[in-house]
Amino acid sequence: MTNKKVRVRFAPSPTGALHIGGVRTALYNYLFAKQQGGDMILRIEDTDSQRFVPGAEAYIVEAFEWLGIKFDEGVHVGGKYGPYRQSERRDIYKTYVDQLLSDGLAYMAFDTPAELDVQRAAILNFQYDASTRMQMRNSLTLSTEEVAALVAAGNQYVVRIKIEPNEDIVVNDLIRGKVVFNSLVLDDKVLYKSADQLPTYHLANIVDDHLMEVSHVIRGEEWLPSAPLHVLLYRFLGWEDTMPSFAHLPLLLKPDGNGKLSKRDGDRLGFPVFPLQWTDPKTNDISSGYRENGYLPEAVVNFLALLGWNPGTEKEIFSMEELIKTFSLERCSKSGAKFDYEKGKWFNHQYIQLQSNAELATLFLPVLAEKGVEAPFEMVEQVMALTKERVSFVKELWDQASFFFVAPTSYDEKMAKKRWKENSAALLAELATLLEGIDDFTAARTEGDIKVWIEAKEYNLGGIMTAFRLALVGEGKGPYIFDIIAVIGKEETLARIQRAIDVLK
RNA sequence: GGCCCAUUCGUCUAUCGGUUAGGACGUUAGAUUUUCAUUCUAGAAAGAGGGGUUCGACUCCCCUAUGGGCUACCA
Repeated sequence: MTNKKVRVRFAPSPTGALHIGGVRTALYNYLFAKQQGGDMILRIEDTDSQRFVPGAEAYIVEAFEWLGIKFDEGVHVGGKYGPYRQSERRDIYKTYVDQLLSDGLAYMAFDTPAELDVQRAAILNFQYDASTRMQMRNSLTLSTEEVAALVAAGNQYVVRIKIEPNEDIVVNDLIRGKVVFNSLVLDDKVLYKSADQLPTYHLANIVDDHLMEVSHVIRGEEWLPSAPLHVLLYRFLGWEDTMPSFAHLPLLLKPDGNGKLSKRDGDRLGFPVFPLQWTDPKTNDISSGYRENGYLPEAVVNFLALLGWNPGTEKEIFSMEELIKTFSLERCSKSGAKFDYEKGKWFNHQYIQLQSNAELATLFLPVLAEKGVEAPFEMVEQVMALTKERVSFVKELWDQASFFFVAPTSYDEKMAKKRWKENSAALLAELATLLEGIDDFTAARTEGDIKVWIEAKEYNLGGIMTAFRLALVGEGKGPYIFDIIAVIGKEETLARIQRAIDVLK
């Protein structure tokens, strides 16, 4: 290990919305980099022109902004190692493809996809490698003249890495330790396609990581099988001494059944798998997002951080700063984690409680506006103080708080049957008279006066309060009554009592 | 099929040879409350199986099973 600066990258392919598993990978990269005082790079891997989806890149940038994951370099912020979009680095890759070719470490192959299909159908477990390459149409089997003629005639070709069999290739993984692969099981992977003059992921990835001086490659476990190929590529290019360290993260699995969490699971199981809502530009299908579902970005970050990593203590609530301080690759788990949406809800509940009343009121204002309610900000703040501990999401606040803003127009039948007695109307009328005489309408004052009154008359506290609640709320729920009337005020309180008496008799 | 990775309560996990195997989510029961919710307390709940190594294995090794990933001119 050298003492070179820590530089990590998150390198998504712009093929659609950013998957929540990708978000976690990016988060771990970020936490690691920031802890080490290093840089975080956003590189767009758009080497597959077929799968490019417009808008995906902008979505990725917006998602990280929302989550509070900041990049030091990248497609959206620039930097000294650009361009950060692989489609803009064609010439760079070509240089190294040519180098591998002239060093005899790669070769040109002219087999068409159709011809390869024929081989795959004919030979069980066909693999383009040392055992089969001499039967194929490539620069190893064709003469120099034939190759030149084919190229001159406009035939498309690919460049394949030439892997020698029977060599053990060691991948040192920071999470898993030494993993050994025999080169026999590796195939001569395509590195470059003449058709679009772009490299495949493997070559582009190694060239970019090297040129961008990436020190640590932290990525999903699905890349572990191709890690030996990458090690070989570093070696073939002469860069093995500065090869980055690898860390392969466990995958996020479906909450039910089997397999890794996929884009489709979200709406099938009723929770988002994307940070932000995403509309597919081709089909117009909408996939829900954490942001639109009412999640606080801090909660999503905290939740994701603990899915595959733990601090070794019993602390569960972590700010981004605390995560940066505490995170370590050594404490990442090795096995996949089933995605537990219920726990995610709990995290959001915790973060709602951590918000100030003013912050929550600001978040709640749009919901109020949607319902056509206008209310003074201070009042909304007071309502937040009384209701926030009851909810996990901002939008649930409406269920808990609507009666503060809108008087009940009907009364819950069950509740009325149970709580509205023969004498309720008379008692509430008496209560109204009492309240009318109180000028200082604070909870402390009204509570004191009402309790004195009830005691003096030897009334039943519960009976009166539940009927009172029915009049105020319309059903049997909500915070302390005296807090409610302090917020809605004397006039409104009296109006609601009168209305209940009129309607329920 | 081949290669690789993994395996502790339903779920996320702690344990780095000696513990009553701990915590959290969820769940169950109680308590508190004028209601509902919150909150609080308590409970149920786990080392895949089989061999070793060792005075002693959840922990180390092997085998089996199971789960997962990869096996494209996708990343």
